[in-house]
Amino acid sequence: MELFSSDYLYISTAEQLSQVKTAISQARSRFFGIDLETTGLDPYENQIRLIQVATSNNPVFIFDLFKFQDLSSLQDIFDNGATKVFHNAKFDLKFLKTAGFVVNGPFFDTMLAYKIVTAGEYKGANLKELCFELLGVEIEKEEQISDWSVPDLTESQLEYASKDAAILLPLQRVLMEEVMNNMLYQVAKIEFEAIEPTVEIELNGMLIDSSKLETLKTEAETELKILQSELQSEFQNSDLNLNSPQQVKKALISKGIEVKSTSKSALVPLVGDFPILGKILRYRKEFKLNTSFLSSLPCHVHPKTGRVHPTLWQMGAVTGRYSCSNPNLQQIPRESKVRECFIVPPGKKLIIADFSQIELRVVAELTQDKKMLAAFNNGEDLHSLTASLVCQKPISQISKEERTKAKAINFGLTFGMSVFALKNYTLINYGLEMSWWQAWRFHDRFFEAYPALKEWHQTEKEKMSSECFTMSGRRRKFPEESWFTVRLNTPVQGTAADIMLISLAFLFEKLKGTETKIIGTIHDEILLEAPESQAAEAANILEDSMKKGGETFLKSVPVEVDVKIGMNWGAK
DNA sequence: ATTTCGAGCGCG
DNA sequence: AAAGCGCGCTCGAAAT
Repeated sequence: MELFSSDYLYISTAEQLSQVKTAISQARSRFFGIDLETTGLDPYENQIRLIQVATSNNPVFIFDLFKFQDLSSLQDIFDNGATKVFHNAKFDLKFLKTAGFVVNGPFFDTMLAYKIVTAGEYKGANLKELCFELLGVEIEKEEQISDWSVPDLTESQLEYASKDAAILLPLQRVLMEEVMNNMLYQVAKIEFEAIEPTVEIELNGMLIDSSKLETLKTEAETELKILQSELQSEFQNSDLNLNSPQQVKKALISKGIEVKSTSKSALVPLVGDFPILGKILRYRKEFKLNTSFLSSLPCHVHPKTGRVHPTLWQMGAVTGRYSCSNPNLQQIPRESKVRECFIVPPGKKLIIADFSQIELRVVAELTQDKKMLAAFNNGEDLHSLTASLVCQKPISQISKEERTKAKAINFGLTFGMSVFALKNYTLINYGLEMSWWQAWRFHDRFFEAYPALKEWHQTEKEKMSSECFTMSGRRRKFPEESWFTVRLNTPVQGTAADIMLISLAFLFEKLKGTETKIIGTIHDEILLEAPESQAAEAANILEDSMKKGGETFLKSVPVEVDVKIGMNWGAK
């Protein structure tokens, strides 16, 4: 196995720096491989020790930031038109931005590129594995966790640092070739241009109202204690652990309530006969609320910024969506009492915008179903329309409940949900019972009402291929040719993800130079924090960016965005 | 004692 | 009888 090596030049004096600046400005390299070594993982707590820059036909330049008083003298490194190649650019850009550097794109991220090329194949994307798989080269990572704050770095540390930057150039070449050969250029561009907004969102974070959270937590705990003791006495078992599905199942059976599982979908249909099940469900809801959200959110408040800084993972989901963690803002309960805990500082406003029914619009665009297109173009409410079509009565006579059931149908049946699943889905998500005959009838009438959807399902069912694409050309591979529902869902969810990323890039550009910050994105929603005086203008920019993002792919249906300005995330 | 796994459930 | 897609977090139980 070939061991990768590289020459490097260690720069620690002003004199060396000025010489190297000339070399960099004359580098003519279209690509700069850039890597950092830092004293830790937190840009608000830790420092950059080294900046390594690899160009073609030069040794790797290693800048030791601990040896320079004034870091601004290093800014020139980034002031050029070269494509900046990083592995996980988000990490490095967060540090560079916090340290005051302005890094101009375009960017190429080898980690994201690898994920684009391999989406659906469930492969790790760390640098060592990429080098091995794509270049047949072994790199050592032992020094990665070494102490980067020592006064004088070892030869081995510098050697390691230089290799990590140097390897980015051949890696970029191979990955770019893969991207081009598979027509993944557009999606790569979308992902790379979303890096900066992602960096900004993570650095900005959100402000939370800790005292309000504390109040809610106390309330929840009181409620929880009451429910627990009531349940334990009803089961005549003071040791019963209500969080153990195993124990709960046993306890229920001993009371003559035969259940296969203790999941919500198994319990809800029986609540009418056994009120105790309702109590169990209420206990679980309160417990989840308390442990997953009320108790854990304050733990994520950063000591330096006083805000929570969730981690966003581009392509965290195989469809192209972000995933989010620490904390996962994508799963904060919708109840306004919880969302009201996400606030803005005095003098600021929170702007909330979400795409209206974006996935259904993508479905309409994909299938070109005449009725769907007409409904969207006439500004009709699609859920009411579906209700009217499946219930066979005029929209004006549709009840609230019928509309809600139609909503479930619109989401479920477009993605290949079975009749059984539809019935269950409606129950779990909307608390509405649907009889078998009703579910069947809705299913049949739905596809009669939207013939192009029926055709779409037919085509996808017969298709024999183990990959599918979004409108940006984003590819997802899957192991079975017969993954019908994945084939339906991925282009829809994935195209909506494409649209979100494009919108964020537009938005990021338009907000440059303003005091408005992007502070969150949740699938089809974007959150901004703006000075009060600029809120209205920022809301316009946000709406425009999202519409423009949507219009990249939606040509036959209008893109609609709901925008609200308020003081917290619970604002209606 | 520590890691892994599945159940359950929050969100879009 | 039949169980839409995409995630992350928390717990208890099983596995190591």
